[in-house]
Parts: sequence; structure tokens; C-alpha cells
Amino acid sequence: MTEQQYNSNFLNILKERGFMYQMSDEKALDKELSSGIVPAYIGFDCTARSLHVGSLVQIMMLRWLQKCGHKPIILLGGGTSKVGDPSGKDKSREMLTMEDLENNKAGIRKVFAKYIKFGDGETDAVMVDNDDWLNKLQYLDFLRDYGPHFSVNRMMNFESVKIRLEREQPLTFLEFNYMILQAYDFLELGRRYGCKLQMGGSDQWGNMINGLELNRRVDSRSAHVITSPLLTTADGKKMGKSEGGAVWLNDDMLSDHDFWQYWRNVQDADVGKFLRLFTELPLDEIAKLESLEGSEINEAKKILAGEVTKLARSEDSAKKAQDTAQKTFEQNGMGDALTKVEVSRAELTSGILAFKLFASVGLVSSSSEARRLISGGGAKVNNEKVTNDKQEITLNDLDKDGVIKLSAGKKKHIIVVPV
RNA sequence: GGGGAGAUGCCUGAGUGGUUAAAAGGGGUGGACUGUAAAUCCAUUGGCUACGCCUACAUAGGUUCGAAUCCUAUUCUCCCCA
Repeated sequence: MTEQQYNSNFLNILKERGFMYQMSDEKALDKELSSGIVPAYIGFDCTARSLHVGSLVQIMMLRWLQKCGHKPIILLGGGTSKVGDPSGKDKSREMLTMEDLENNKAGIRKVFAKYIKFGDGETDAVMVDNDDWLNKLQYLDFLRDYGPHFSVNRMMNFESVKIRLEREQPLTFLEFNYMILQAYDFLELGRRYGCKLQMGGSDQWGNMINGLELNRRVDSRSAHVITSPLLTTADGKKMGKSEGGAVWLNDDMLSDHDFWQYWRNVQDADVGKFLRLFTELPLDEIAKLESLEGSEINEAKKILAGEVTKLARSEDSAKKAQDTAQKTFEQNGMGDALTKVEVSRAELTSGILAFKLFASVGLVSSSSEARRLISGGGAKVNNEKVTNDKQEITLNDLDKDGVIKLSAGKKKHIIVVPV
């Protein structure tokens, strides 16, 4: 490997693998990390039942952190979700019920359990909800105790604030307070767990620095922050959209097959970057993979898909997904991991109009869309193009395995199982 | 509290009484080309048991043969003055 820039193994890994965007006081942090266990945290929203690949960079950072002998703290924004995240300006989000919130927390915990180890040990991860302390805050006490440490003049200079003001877009007081609450989280975690490091996306830099300073001013605790680059795909789009939906990490939100396919279909230019960030393959191996040319890079994509799926789902899921992909795409057949939909035998006996079946099975969202698909030549039954939307699908269409394969375009397939 | 501007399809954004399911772009989807990639090109993009029907331009009423376009009330948003 190249020269090791830091004493801390953790920092070296972050640097080499592309997790590092900026950090506060490099030397001090390096020293801190190389001389003992450092508890570090990253905050996550819990507005959905699962996190999606957009959070994967953060998750991997915590995983490496633990691997390097430190303690990950996962902070869920249960308290802040209660207020609703204001940065999605248009519609203020619906309030989550307590029940939703608990469900979401459980779902998110499930994801993390795949990546890091929880428990009571020194480097075991813990998961906390900022509702535990934010909810109890007394406005006046809070103002008196922490208000003096925040300078509005400075906050006005923060990128996030400045942009809004310059564009004359509204910035609510609520929103303005968010960064203060976030800073307070850092302080609280410092008190509870001796947390000294906050990590997060580079858009959080300003907020994170606030927390760092609050720690220093109020508790004289030395604290640090590291940000990761904001991830975009090679064509500059946000990561994590596929076939119209978000790429969820939980398997009850997105099938193993679709998850695997997302990684299989990344752009050539992203392969190396993603391998470094989202897998734990050695760097020299990654270098080899990303240097593959032309269609050979597809092999690298398969490895990427396999590795990521293994981590997020399971070894078995990865295998099945790859197997299915091979059968489906390379042999024009079908694999186990394709979504199966049951259709009553009785209906098939009398015949179902093609466009209706495509819609009811969920390949398209309406029968109008199904008709469009068919007239555009994108609908197939057992690899045969459907030419007429009134074509009937019947038991006669069962293949030798007694099922029917429906395809919408080249990539979306569903297996119809008569019951 | 006073005055002004505005709310259009997934998003941005035209339209200001009549072929307007609503320009244009973005995004999505399908096709061609390829490597299950990118770029490019073409098509499509409210719903429906479909050459017709229904629902749509913040909400509720009204004027009119006819409204997204005019009137009234309501809700929300932004701006300015106090």
C-alpha cells in the first residue's frame, strides 16, 4: 500500500477508500484515534421503515470505525422527526405517530445489525434516539444555558443559510433552530457516552462544527468532525433511485433481486468508487477490477453487486440474485429470485387480457400504461412479444415448469404462478 | 394591522373565455444502438371493460352555449409597508 498518512488505521482507511471529504483538526483527531477507543456518532432520520443506499456511506463508515476498534453510536432523529424536517420545503412532512416511529426505529435497527455489532462491550455499537433528551428540554433553560454560545452573525454565514437568504427563499425559525438542536445532540452524546467525533455528509459540516464548538465551550471537551463527500453518480444524479423507487436496504422494502440489480447496473465510471466505498475488497483488487475495459467491466459490476448484497442482505441472497440474473439475462430463462405472483387457475382457464394481466401483476401501474407498453413493443410473455393488447393469456401459455414469465422491457420480469 | 403577487399535470414552467388532457424543458417508461453501462436517436408519459367515456389547472360556489382562463367566498404561499 502507499504511505500511511496517519497513525490511525481508521483515518487511513477512510482516506484511501474515498470516505474523507473534510475533517477538523487532523493531527489532534489522529492522535485521539490512535491512542484509545473513540466513541463516534452519525445521525440518521427515522422517517421511513428503512434506510436506503443514500445512507450506505455513513453505515460503512461506522462499520469501519468498529472494525478499527472504536465505538459506533447511531443517533436516530426521533425527536427531530416529531417536528418534521423543514428542509423539504414544499410540504411540511406529516407528523409521524408514535407507533410509526417505533416501527421505523425497529426497521432501521435491523439494517444496522447486519453491518455492526450491538451490545454492552466497549466497542459494541449503541443506538439512541435524540427524543430522549430533546423532548425534555425547557425552552427558557435551554436558551439561557446554550443560547449564548451561538452567534447569529456566524450562523448567517453558514453556507446553508446564506444560500437561502441570497435566493430570497424563506428560512423558518424552526429550520434555523435545527442546527442548534443538532449541536446539542453532539454535546449530549459527549456527556452520555464520551462521544468525541461526529461524522456525516459534507452538507452537514456547518451543523457539525457547531456541535464541536458547543462541546468545547460548555464542557471543555475536545471534539472532532469528519465529513464524507456527497455521493452522486457519474452523471451527477443523486444516488439511490432505481426503477422509479428508492433503493431500500431492508429486504421487506426491496427484493434481493432488485437490490442486486441496482448495483449490477451502475455506470462504468462509478464501479471503482463504489467498490471502494461499499465493499471491503482489498484496494489492489479493486484497482484491477476497475481497470477492466469494455464489456469486461461487467464482471466487476457483478462482484460489486455480490459484495454489497452479501453485506446488506446475506450470502445466500447474493448467490440467488446472481444466479437469477444469469439465467434471466444470459440464458433468457428465469431464476428463483424473480418476483412471483399468484394468479388463480380459474381466471387463466377463461383467459385474461394481456394488458390487464400486466397491470394486475404490478409490472406497470395502470392498464393504460400496459397498453402503451404493448404498443411500444416492450411487453413479452415467455419472451414472445405481445402484439395485441387484447391478446388473451391462458393456461396454454404455461411453460414446461407450469409458470408464465411476463416481461416489461428488458429488465423487469415477473413469474406468474397459477394456483 | 395595511397593501401587493401568486397557487397549473411527477417537477420546472407557458397559457389568461372556445380543436386545451393543457406549449416547452426536465424526469419517468418503452424501442433502436450496445455490454443488463454511458452517450445518441425515436416513441410515449391522467384514468377507464377505449376510435368512445370519465376525471383534471388550490377548495367551494357562480356567470356563460362554452372557463385553467371572468366573478364571489375560502384555504395556503410569497413580497412590501407598519
